[in-house]
Amino acid sequence: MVGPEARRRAPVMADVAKVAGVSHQTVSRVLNDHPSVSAETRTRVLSAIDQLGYRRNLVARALVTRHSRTLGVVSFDTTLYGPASTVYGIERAAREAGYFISIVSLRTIDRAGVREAIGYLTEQGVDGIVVVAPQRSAAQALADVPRGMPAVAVEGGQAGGVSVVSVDQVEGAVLATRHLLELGHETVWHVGGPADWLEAEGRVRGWRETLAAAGRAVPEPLAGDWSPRSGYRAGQRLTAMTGEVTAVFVANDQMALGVLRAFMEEGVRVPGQISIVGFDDIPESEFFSPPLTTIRQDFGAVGRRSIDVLVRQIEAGEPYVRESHVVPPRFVLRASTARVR
Amino acid sequence: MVGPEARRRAPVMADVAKVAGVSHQTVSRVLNDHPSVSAETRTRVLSAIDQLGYRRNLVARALVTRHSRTLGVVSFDTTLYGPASTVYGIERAAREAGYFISIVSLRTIDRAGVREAIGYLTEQGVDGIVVVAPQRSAAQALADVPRGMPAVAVEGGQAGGVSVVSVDQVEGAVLATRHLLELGHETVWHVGGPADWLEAEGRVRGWRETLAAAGRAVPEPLAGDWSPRSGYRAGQRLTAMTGEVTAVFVANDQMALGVLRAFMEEGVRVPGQISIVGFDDIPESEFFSPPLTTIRQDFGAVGRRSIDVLVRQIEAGEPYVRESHVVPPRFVLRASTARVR
DNA sequence: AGTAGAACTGTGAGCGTTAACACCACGTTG
DNA sequence: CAACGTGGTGTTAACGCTCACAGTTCTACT
Repeated sequence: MVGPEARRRAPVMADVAKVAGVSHQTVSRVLNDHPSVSAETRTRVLSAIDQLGYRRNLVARALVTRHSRTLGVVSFDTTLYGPASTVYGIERAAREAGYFISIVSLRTIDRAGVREAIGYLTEQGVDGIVVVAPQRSAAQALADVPRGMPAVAVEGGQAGGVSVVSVDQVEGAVLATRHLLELGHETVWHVGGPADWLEAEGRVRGWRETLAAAGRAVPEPLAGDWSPRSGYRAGQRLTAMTGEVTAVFVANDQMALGVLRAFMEEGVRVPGQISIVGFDDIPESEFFSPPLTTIRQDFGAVGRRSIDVLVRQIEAGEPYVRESHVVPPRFVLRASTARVR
Repeated sequence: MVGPEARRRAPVMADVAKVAGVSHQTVSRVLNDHPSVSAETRTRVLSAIDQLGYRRNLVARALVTRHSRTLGVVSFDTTLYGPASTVYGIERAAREAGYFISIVSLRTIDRAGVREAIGYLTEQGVDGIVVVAPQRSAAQALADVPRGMPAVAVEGGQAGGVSVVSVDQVEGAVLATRHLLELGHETVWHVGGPADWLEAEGRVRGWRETLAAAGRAVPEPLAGDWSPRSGYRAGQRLTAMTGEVTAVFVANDQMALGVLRAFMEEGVRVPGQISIVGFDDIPESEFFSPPLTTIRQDFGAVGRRSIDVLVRQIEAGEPYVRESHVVPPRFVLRASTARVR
């Protein structure tokens, strides 16, 4: 039917039009569900499309409509459970809203890197950008988003005048710390995340404020980098002060695992001698030894919410308002905490 | 300098050309590092670009060149450590090779879903597709990749006639099983992954063949679904047979964690009474109690290799050859295995 | 001196689609 | 019966870029 020579290029609208005996514009109308196409013409076009195996060219469409129906995502280390889950939530929500996702992952998240990523994405013609900006420097880079480009920051600060969606880190830390105090612990130690992460900062703040409000001593927090190994090292330092330490709030579950391991090696019983609360509720936490009491973050909800906000901005046109959404964390009681004797 | 009215739309090449006093074609040449542009013209154009804040429109460029420099990725549950790391590796390698990544994540991975995702990506004009196809059904869907569209399967089978990059699952299982036998265990039990996953299948095969080759009894494998919980349940069933069971090869680290937990609850000592080997080497494994002996998969290498293959296909043009790449797994000795007494 | 070639620059067409408008046939209305 | 709307369709012009080719100027060689 079609010569081997003509088969070369993928069919275009004009080819469909010829086969169906209509103009290319009518084909376009069928494809875009335009009302004024007769039923008979529509079926003729549809069968021509089918016969030719035609697929529309979204690049050409994007050029003329100035909308690519693609959203850009700038992220950092999508190997970690939190970012990975967030991006997953973003992708699902975006596709449900009829958008594609183009991802740029950064190795180091400095302002220049984020700016460059935003530049790439802009050239690529994305309709909006979501920046997963857990670090202070990344959040600042949001100021580099071109004027008129809808954008939303996830887990970021208030920087740049763009909308923000995040989990209430402070509240999570309050939940964790209060729980430990309610169990009768005199004070609570803290193993924190990297200083420049906003999440780490929020967790420190919630912990510190809760302690202060209860009139308790605020010990010097130990520094970690989210990795189990850094938690392990912090745990070793903590065991050196046994007796003194009876409760620890660890800024994420991976570090909590390291702490648990260090305690186990030193024969410190959890929760017998020391109670531990983590943060994130990764799938593994429930099966730690002992199962970890922790604070759950609903990353999926964060991803979905951010797409909600972004799509609303895109579809509203220019004069949008800045929104801030906070997803509440949830306390999850397991077996790593106990009443002090 | 520019009227408020004219500021509306982003500047295009013609605007830059006007400011620099050259033709749009010369601007294009500067942007594409074409050799024959005088140094003086180049700087004039560059400063005009700078002054206007011009960014090229890659959509228009893609329309005429027929290359979007975008690669499509079809994946499944990028929340899991393996897929997440693979996709991360893919993204990094792609960007290094000058390509963008457009991702479609599937919730359920059936042939129709993969086919639809490939369709989307094709319309979007990607230059090539990598399908992370760990399940049999996904691998089959590779047959639906349009003719002429470069594609590569990651962790998939030989289906569809496309190139494949994967970790040698069988070899990993052999390493694990052989290690346990060398420690003097009479036989090795197995907690496997979901039946339709090619990885699960490969691990079962390696385990079974090693046992058979050594002339040992091959126990009925227990079924899991990769989750810690399913490992936990398998662990409970295993404890019911203590005495009989002295060594277990678990198909991934998350399930191994569940097994460990079940054993701990029942007072089964690891590795005192039972030795355990996992698979994957997730970052947590080193800090399990006890630290888990496991098989490391280099997901990053798999991602990079797949982009290598894909980019080579794209840039070679039509008549490419099907390639198969196998990334070797690595045995990681920790403390969950011991010589049988 | 004349011509070839190199270096640089401009012109026009075209990529595949949608937007805007024009057109036609038909029925409905005053 | 003229005027008008309306459903259905075609024509033409963008969208912003690169490609192919056609100049133009200048240097170098015969």
